[in-house]
Amino acid sequence: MYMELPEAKQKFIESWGKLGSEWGINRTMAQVHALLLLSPEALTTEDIMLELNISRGNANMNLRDLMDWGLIDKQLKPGERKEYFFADKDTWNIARQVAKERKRRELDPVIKVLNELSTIKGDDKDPAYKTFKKSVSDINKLAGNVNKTLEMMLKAEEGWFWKSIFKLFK
Amino acid sequence: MYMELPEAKQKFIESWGKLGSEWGINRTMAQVHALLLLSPEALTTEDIMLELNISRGNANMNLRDLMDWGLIDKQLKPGERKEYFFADKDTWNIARQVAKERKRRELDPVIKVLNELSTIKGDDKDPAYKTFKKSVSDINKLAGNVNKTLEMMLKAEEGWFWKSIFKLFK
DNA sequence: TTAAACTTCCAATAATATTTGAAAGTTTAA
DNA sequence: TTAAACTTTCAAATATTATTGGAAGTTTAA
Repeated sequence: MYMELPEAKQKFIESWGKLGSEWGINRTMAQVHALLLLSPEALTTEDIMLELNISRGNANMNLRDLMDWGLIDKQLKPGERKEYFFADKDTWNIARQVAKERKRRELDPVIKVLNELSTIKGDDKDPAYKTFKKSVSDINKLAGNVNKTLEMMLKAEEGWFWKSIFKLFK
Repeated sequence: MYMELPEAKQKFIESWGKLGSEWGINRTMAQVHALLLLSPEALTTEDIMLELNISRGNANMNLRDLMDWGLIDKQLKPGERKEYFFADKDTWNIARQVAKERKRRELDPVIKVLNELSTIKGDDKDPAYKTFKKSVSDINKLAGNVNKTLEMMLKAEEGWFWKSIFKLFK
């Protein structure tokens, strides 16, 4: 299969956007990220609007979100007012940042609820209660383990064990 | 904080649904799953419609999807026509099934595209080409590693190394 | 200061995803 | 067979989420 660079770029941006949306991340946000990942130099809001055919408001909003996620940064060029945006291109950092944000926004609140639900009292002879308790406690345990692992991964390069595991991925 | 079982159930179902939707899984599907996780006996479509206040069509569709995902099964009681649904309550199986489905539906197609994009030829002096190539190849590498790990996890209990890692999570 | 050059906000609009409900389809006991 | 008891389908309605574009807000060079 033969493909030119612009077509290939297009395809990458499209795929990244699709993957993002399947994982609960705004499609356009993922596309802006993809565009910046492929760009050798930092781009202005204008550039991004043009390349992706989106409005100024939309571009701005998604750039802001990407900065909140820690996936891109802005650069100021001396003598210019415009802001130039560029992406961190280290895949391991990208994975870490995404894991960090999602943990904070999604896993942490769920763990809080699960802990609350673990305290419910009831009649141990009631099957509904027994099943409830068992399911909540099992899921709580799994969530707790996932959480611990993520924390270790985020605290990063500490400890020979996880360090050596994670190195395999980079 | 004091809570009765029915309220706690409600809260669990709500949280599970929210988590699902944040991860690109239909909210109602996650809620049906939650309901079945908490239920000691298998439930009929009717039960589920009533408990979650959803239509017959919706209940049916999500039950079918959950079966496709391998998260629930149906049971036929002798002498009855109705179908009774119940969830696999082993958290490790749940995690495995979800990982399996998402890998198949999302990761595999992305890897295919990335491999295609890796073959693009261009001028090594062109910065746009160099950045494209580097980003695609880095992401390809990460995706490949994630893929390998998932495959190992799905092939399951083989090999002392991963077996011992995974046991920590169960 | 001021005004040009930008960025951000936000209400209206558009696009997407989910849900409903009734009709069509299927299965089985008699 | 038939008809009652179910399940499945799908077009229309609803709900949710994303996008636009213009107005308001900021910043900075002069």
